[in-house]
Amino acid sequence: SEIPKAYEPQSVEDKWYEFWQEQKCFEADPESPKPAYSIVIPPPNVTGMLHMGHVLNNTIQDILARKARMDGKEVLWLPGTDHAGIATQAKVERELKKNEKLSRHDLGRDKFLERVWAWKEEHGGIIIKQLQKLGCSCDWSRERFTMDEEYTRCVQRVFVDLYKKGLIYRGKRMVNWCPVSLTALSDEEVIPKPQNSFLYYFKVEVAEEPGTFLSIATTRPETIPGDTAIAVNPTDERYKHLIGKHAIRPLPSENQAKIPIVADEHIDKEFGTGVLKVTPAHDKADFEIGERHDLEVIDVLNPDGTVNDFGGEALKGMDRLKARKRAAELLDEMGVLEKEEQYQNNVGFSERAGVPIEPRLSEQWFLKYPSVEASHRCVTEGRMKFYPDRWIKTYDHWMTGIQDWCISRQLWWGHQIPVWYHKESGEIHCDIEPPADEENWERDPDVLDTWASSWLWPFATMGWPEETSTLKRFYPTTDLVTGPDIIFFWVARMIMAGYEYMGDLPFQNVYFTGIIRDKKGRKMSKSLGNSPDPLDLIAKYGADALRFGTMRSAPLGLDVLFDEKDVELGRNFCNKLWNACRFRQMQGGESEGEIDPKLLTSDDKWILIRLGKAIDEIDADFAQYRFTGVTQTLYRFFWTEYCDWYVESCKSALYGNDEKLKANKLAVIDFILSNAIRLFHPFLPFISEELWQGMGFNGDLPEGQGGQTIMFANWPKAFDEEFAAHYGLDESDEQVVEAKHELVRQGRNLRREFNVPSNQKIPFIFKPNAEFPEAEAAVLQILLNAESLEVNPNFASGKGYAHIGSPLGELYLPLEGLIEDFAAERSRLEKELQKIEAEIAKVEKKLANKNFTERAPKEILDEHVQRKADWETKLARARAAIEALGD
RNA sequence: GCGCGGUUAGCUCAGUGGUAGAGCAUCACCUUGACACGGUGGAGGUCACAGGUUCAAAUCCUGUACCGCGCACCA
Repeated sequence: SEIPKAYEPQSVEDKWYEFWQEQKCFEADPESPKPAYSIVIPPPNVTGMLHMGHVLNNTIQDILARKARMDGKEVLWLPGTDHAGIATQAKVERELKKNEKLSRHDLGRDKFLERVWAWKEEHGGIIIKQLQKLGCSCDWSRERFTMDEEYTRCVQRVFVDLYKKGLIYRGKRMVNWCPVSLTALSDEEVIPKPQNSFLYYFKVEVAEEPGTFLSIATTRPETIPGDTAIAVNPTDERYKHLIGKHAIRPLPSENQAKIPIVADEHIDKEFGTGVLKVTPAHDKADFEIGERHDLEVIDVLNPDGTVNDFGGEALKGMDRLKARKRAAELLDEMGVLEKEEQYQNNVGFSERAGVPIEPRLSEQWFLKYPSVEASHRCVTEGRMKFYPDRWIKTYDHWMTGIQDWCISRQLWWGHQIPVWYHKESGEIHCDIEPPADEENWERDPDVLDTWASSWLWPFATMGWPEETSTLKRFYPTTDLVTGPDIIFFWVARMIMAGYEYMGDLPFQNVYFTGIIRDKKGRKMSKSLGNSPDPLDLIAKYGADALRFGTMRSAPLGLDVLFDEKDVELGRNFCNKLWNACRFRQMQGGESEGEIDPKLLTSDDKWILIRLGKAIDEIDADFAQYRFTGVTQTLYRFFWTEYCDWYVESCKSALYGNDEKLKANKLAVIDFILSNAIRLFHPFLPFISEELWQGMGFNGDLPEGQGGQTIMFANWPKAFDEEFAAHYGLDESDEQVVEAKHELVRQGRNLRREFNVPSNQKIPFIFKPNAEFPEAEAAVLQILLNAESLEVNPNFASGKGYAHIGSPLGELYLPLEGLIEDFAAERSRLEKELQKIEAEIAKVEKKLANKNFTERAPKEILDEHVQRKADWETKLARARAAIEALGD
């Protein structure tokens, strides 16, 4: 045979991907009469590399897209990349520093942006190529980038619109400041982490009462120079009398100002000493206290986190962490440091730079979210579906307490804010176009948060604001597949933008994937080195294997513990599929076409029924996005039911002389394979196409299904009554074959128990309960690997036979020459006897329960009665077997 | 403090009221005319714990423990 024994994905995958692209199989036609199905890709960072999270996410999308095509939908899977402001800028800055020892300021804004664009040109295509390797069937002719010219205009248009609606405003407020990236961040970009730090207790003297001291606990002594008040709870009896008086601030030592002691409800009497130092410039809560009491704001830090002049001579220029230690030392030297204790608190870290953020007062642009009500309700009221639905609660919670969004970033890479300030009057010009006398104006240097562009993704990629045919046809999109970690960053904001600008929700269903972890449950990260490179895995096992293995271990809504073993399983499965088809090819003969219902054996009927049930299960699981369920069904149906049972049962006919029967078997096999391969296609696009073409299924099939590529082949139909009637299928066929399987299993078990090697052919005798066709006997013989199978309805067992029973009849194994140790055999059978007796006792107990027999449904009752009868039959046989053993 | 998950075979996980399942790992036998990336058979679970509902609970209810996550607080 020229077909290789093992499937070699490397020689197959690229070939078909090119074929699909040449045939324009991925391109969506808005003019098509088919019903529409659409997904927009969560755009990966333009300079990113494919990781396991992408594999999971995009495999799911590809499965949905391919399934929809086979369901006869016109599919648009719209791809693209995100400019990823901070991440990309930081990457280029790092390279610049490493290679040329330059900062972005050395280059200047324009030159630096040129460098970023060059970087984007060089690296931007990598992740796209990687997605193609994975088999993603995106419409690449529509690929978008969040900083394309048209996209940029959309972003600006939205900014201007929201500004004019009064929803975007500029203000000096407390923001999260990243002292490394030197930009403001949104609340969502701040990750709280528990930190081991110190709680410093120091005392301040009350100005009006020399000798009276207040003890204060703080984790940040370096901000003492920025303290402009001391606050206590108004109901705190310990300090009530001091309210309205003043305290002497110890730092900076050259400026020990008198600061007021104020009363504020915010202070927790139980915490520390119940006295709070108020630093309005460096803490959000303190800032609010400051507003309530009209306090001065003294910022003691530079943007990069070092102490400025206000911090005093002793601390000036130091980094905030160094200054913290030094400030404590200064307090100690002054004799006012009472104690320091170990303390664990949560500190907000910059998601990107990984350093503690600094709450900082600064002038920023803010957005009051639009269309909040509609966006909130469409999810809680179920118009938009979440899978799994528990994320509704998280969404609901966030939408309820929603805060204005700080959208300006002090970066260069991004959408520069379309606002100009008049150099003389300070007047504001907010428009897509710069003002006519541009030289008299200065443009706002800030850019927008990346998410303030990607929240427009579902419609800005489809040509909005023009009413394009694409937009009309494919918006709202059908499904969104993403991680729950960006439910606020992206999903919620897209919903709001969708309602505000399209008047409708942007997608109908949201599927939230789990997070991919390593097999020890740790998050995958570069620093841990536990993140396998998907491209390596594809090279080693094939993309189909990676897809199948990943999907098989990715349950809906739970994290995925990734193990390379899963990919190995995927590869093994592809190989099984390959060899099953190879076996068919080796039988020769073109597809024999029509199945003749009259020639169907019980096994044929059984596998047809099992196929129908598998399709039913798969359809039901797809409807609920239960992909693991689908993979399990596919695995079970194909490997266990088709390969292990059906194909084996066929061998007697295929190696026999009845040409008609043989041809009919091949017709059944072809039918099953053509259906199975189609069922596999969404998961295993490459091998399924290879086999579809290789087996000749792309021509006209008897059931009238086919096509140039499997991509547009009809999705298999679950069997209906008409089908069952045509082939004469009914439940009893299934039961008979399952009884046969049970008989075979027990027969094989007998072999094993008498230590008959697997390859040794031995004779069996079968005593059927009813008429037993010769063809059935041949199947039984081959499944048992028997030398011969004597069918004898009148067989009278004497001594020297082991036997087992089944509803079909009894199977005897002559023991002559097989048994070495009769005593051991007897004791084995006696043990078996005890087991059976225990089972009978169990069933009897149940049947003796009056409540049970009166109240259980009839079917359940019958089942138990039947079970008892079965066990009793077994008992009788086991006893007879012991008899038969003789002495 | 509030909320959401999870706890089933050595491991990873299916299983939403009716005889506990799969894959991997393991043990035994087998390179038998698709496949050793394979075949056959076996061993291995008081379904975290305690109550409750029910004729019947891994499954429904209440509570507890442990693990993970999110939000709030965080001087």
